[in-house]
Amino acid sequence: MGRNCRFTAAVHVCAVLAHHPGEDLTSETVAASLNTNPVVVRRLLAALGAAGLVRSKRGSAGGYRLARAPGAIDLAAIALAVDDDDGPAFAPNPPSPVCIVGRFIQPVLAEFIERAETARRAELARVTLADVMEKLRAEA
Amino acid sequence: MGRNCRFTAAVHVCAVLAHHPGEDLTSETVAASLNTNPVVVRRLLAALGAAGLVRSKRGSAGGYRLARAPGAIDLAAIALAVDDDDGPAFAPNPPSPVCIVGRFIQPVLAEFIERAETARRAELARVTLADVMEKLRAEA
DNA sequence: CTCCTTCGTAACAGACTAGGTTACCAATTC
DNA sequence: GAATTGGTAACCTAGTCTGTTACGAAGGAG
Repeated sequence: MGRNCRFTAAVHVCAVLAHHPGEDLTSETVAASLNTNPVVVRRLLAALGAAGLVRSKRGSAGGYRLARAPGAIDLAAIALAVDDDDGPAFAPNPPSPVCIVGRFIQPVLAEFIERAETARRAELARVTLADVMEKLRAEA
Repeated sequence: MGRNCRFTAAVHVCAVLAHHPGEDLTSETVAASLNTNPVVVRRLLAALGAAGLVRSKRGSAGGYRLARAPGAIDLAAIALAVDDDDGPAFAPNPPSPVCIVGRFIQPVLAEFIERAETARRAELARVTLADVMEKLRAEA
């Protein structure tokens, strides 16, 4: 499965919550829209909660709701909450330090990759959950 | 392993070839710098060759060399050659079409994600293999 | 106060991915 | 023709992720 898998699922979860403002939705309700298991949704919501994007309430009549207005939640925040960003990934084996290439390729590449990832995040930050909801309603 | 793994390895391979201009390097030589198996390197080089970035020669005294000057190879081309880009990845299970969110979230998100990936690729396209080699030599 | 609902999380099974390895054929040079 | 090297298939292994079950913690309903 691709790397955006958790991210797209997390946005889906947030969109479901945004579609029912002021209500507490159970993980089972959200899981029905995702067509998956409630525990999978709870795992996503735990990450979103740790990032301060959603609030949860336990017990009877409990559930999840957005912690902020949809216009104050951008896609970069969701991606940051869900995709544990460990920086650029290199091969499991460290390169041979004998050659100049092997010795310095990783930090050099890491800088260029980080620059590209920053550009990607900036583009995601331009889109809020409210924008997503607007596009969703335009499609329907 | 992260998604950039094949990409970083491919850039490493190209950098090794660029460090020995006019020579044909065997997969075993390149693999020594990567500290991995020759077959893994050959798989990477096969993808790079299909994209027209490297040329191979079989038989005795055969090997690989860059097909263009390092200044004419940018990181976006390497990423495109190696990372089979299947577009945004969604959850294995299709969302429930009962709700508006589940029915239209995927195409809406795909557009926003594609915009972000385009920004990332554009940043990678600004860096050529010659830039990488220059930075490498500056570090040494 | 007790029970029921729901979140929070650990633990485990299954599918899938990717790297590593071996093996063998094709092509090229000497 | 023999040796070398790329090209590629087949398989093994390790790691990751989803899905599932299970159980404890928290909070409301009666």
